[in-house]
Amino acid sequence: MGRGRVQLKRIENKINRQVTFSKRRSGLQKKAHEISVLCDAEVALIVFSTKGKLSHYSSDPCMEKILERYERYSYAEKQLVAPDRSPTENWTLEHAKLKARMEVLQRNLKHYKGEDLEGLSLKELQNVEHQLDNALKHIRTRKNQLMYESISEYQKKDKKLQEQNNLLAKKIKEKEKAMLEQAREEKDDHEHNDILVPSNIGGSLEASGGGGHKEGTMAQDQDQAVASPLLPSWMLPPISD
Amino acid sequence: MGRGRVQLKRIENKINRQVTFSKRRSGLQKKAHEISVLCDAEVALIVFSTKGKLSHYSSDPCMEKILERYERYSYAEKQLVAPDRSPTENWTLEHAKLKARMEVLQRNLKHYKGEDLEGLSLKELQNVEHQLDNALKHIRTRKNQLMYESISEYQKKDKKLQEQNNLLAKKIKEKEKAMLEQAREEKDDHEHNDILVPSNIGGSLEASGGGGHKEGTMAQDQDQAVASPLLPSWMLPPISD
DNA sequence: ATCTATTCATAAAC
DNA sequence: TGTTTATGAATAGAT
Repeated sequence: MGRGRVQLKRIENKINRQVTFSKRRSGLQKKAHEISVLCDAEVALIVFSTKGKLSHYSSDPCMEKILERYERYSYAEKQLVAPDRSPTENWTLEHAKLKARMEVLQRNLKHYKGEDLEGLSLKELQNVEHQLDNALKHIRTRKNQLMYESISEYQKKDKKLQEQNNLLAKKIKEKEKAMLEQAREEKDDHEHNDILVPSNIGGSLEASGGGGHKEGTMAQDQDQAVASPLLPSWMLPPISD
Repeated sequence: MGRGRVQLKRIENKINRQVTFSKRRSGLQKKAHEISVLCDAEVALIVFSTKGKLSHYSSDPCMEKILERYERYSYAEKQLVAPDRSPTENWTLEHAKLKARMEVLQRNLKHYKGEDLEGLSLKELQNVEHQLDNALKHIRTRKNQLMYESISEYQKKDKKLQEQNNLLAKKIKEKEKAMLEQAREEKDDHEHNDILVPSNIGGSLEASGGGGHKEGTMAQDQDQAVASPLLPSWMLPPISD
């Protein structure tokens, strides 16, 4: 399907192989699902990619159920002649299954131990490696503790700045209060002074000049102050060059 | 495919269902085989017909091998799920599986710690080593990314708080100035009453307004200019993988 | 099982 | 990974 006939042969181009795998895998799962619904069948599909990534489909909510059913069948097929019809037969069967299972698991265990690896394919080795990766994640957590500490420093800094803000806000309120009081006093003082002088005429000159300069300076100072503790020391670039 | 669209619904006609099952089953197996060859994947397909007849396909000569691999994976994914599933019958089996897998996990853990590597061949050790390195690199990168994001957020927050501080400080200054002016005005007014209107009243207003505005704009520009390169380029996380 | 008319899946290209 | 398109495949229904 698609443009041109397809050779039944491993796709050498890695990208193409990956893309094809992805598409076909979903197609396969779709068809597996379809047959399970249309024909009322029980289907289990397990696919490992080249890289060892697992994907699976199961017509049943529990894949294990189907696998166990399969185990029973395949075991029954192999033991076609098992005419021992005793009360213990069930138990014996179960026991045999158990034993076989244990053997398989033990073999796997050996593989994980690094023994008997001669029979393992590259893919299986990769599988083991993959599990190791998982375990590694936890250890890395410790390594990153330093970074967390840094973050916590930032949190502290935030708190401080927050408090500073609060303080400044408080000061403003006080100033306002003071101003109001002063104004009222002055007013009281000159109650009979019939004119109200707009409060900003005289002051505007000084305010614009001096204020402007001061603001500029402050902004600069603060910027500098901020720049230095931006990063914890361990994050600073090497001096070099 | 075929004449007419197919509803994804159980085929009620028994004959048709059987025929379709047969056709689709072979199609499914064909596709399973194709993906295993084309994409170098490992595939296991198990199908039970309505009547319970088993058919299976496996890309590997040994289906059990794939199933075991699957068990390992699904176990690793589920990480110690509740063990008691079926009654006494399967209990022993489950117990054994659980035990074996526990051992597997412990073994993996040891490998991850660098212990129990004696049984591995040089090739296998190199393999494991390579995977460890790779995993570490990738994960560190990812985690670093998160941390960088967090840090950069804190920096932004810092910036905002700083700006707020600046603003508040500015306001305080203005209040002070205004208070001074008001005080002086009132005093002047009082002293010489209607005399001496400074010649620049009209202009000073405009000047103060314009100047004030300009300063505000500048401060903003500066803040923005600073804010954008929150992180120096060398700190940016790698574009990942 | 075989034969078509159709619908589907999908390789290639973006 | 998602979308589009051109084409080969799969297959439903009939024989």
